[in-house]
Amino acid sequence: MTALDNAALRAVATAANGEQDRRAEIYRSAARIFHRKGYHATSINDIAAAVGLTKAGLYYYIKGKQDLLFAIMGFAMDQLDEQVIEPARRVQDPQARLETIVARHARLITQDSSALTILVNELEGLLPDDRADIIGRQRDYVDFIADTLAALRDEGKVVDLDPTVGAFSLVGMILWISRWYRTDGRLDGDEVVAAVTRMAISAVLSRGDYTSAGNPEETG
Amino acid sequence: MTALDNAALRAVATAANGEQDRRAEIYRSAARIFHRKGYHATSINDIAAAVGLTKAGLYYYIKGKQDLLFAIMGFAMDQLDEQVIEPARRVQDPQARLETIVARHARLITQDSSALTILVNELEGLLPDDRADIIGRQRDYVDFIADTLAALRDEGKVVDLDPTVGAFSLVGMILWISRWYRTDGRLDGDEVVAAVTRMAISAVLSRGDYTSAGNPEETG
DNA sequence: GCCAACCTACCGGGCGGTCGGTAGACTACT
DNA sequence: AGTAGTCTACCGACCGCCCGGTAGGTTGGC
Repeated sequence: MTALDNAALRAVATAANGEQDRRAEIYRSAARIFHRKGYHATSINDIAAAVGLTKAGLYYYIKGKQDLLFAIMGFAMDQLDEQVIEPARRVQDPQARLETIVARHARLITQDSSALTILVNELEGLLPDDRADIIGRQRDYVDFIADTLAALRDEGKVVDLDPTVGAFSLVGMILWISRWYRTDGRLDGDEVVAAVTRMAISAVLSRGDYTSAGNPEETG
Repeated sequence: MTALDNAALRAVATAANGEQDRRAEIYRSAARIFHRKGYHATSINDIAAAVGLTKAGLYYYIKGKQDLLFAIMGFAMDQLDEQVIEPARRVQDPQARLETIVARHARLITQDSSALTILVNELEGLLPDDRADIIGRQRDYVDFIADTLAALRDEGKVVDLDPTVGAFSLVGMILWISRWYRTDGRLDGDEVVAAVTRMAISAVLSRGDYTSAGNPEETG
């Protein structure tokens, strides 16, 4: 549960350690509550109460509700960059790179999905400039996956798959984990990560013997 | 854009046709605005203005904001039942049934994603009883897909895939379409539906020659 | 004259955010 | 040692605004 410590460390490189801890706790709590209730349904009072402050006291640490949201999403994006994209960039083989992307992204979500889920669900709560910033970084991520799929296609391992559609579909599969995965569920985090990774790879690799089993095009 | 006509038809089986049309327009507008801005960020005034009424005038047609949301989600669930689940139930072969489910659900989303997207994104805006109702129906849908995957496994077409994880992953892939598909984009709706359906089937069918290309388990 | 289909005006309340304070730890100077 | 000053870390009270919702009309077609 120390997921947001780095965010605060990055946000404030000035003051003493006590303030660091307090601010980190605020970001962490806010992420958890935004995740559970949604950004607009969460009041500043909710967050203040969760960290044992009054609303006015909370404002000593934060600039406003929207800044809080932007900081959380920026942290999530940083996490994605550092834990998923950068490690994957160092993997040359396209299939292994794709496995790295999916497995690492999925693992982040099973570990702590709050910030990463807010990142995709609360975009419209941001100011236009902030939103453009986050959307740009998200697009870079999807492009990175699409490029990897294109490389797989150039290797002949993939036929008839649009890289962009493929990238979006894999991302959808991964992000959805945060909606159904429960820490206390039947499968543990590693099992879920392995299962989803296997599905993702299987989804993009070509099967020579694939044929449709029926015609789903008939309309009702 | 007549997606919500049936909702109003079902909701009010009483009055004249003029009222029907007006109410249908309200539900349709509300769905579109909830979809674009989110439920909590949408005010009753926004909806009233969109249909050319004042707030008080709107209340002649609706009972309240939460009822509006529940009606929209109920309509989306009805759509899913009628356009996806019922047709798929009549398909015996498991692979063909899965193709039917994915293709039909994906097509609904490419045609009009408003209500179906609200259905999954705004659950916490509902009253507890309403939420339990919707969640139950959603669970039935996932179970239906999981049962189909289990049948595929019994046929030997699928190995090593947990039906529940598989069902959730496919649903995630499908629902995510509403986030990236644009009517005026590079691919048209049918192409997107075909591409996603092919990926979905490929994701769950076993490949005898599948091996991991690398080890994504190394941690950073 | 009646009723469906609206409107204007208003209500209580909660929201994000701010203001003016202040307890207490710590420092500086005598 | 005493005390005046300073700064961090808060709090109670308040602001203006907008929200969902309502009361009590008004109007136009039958």
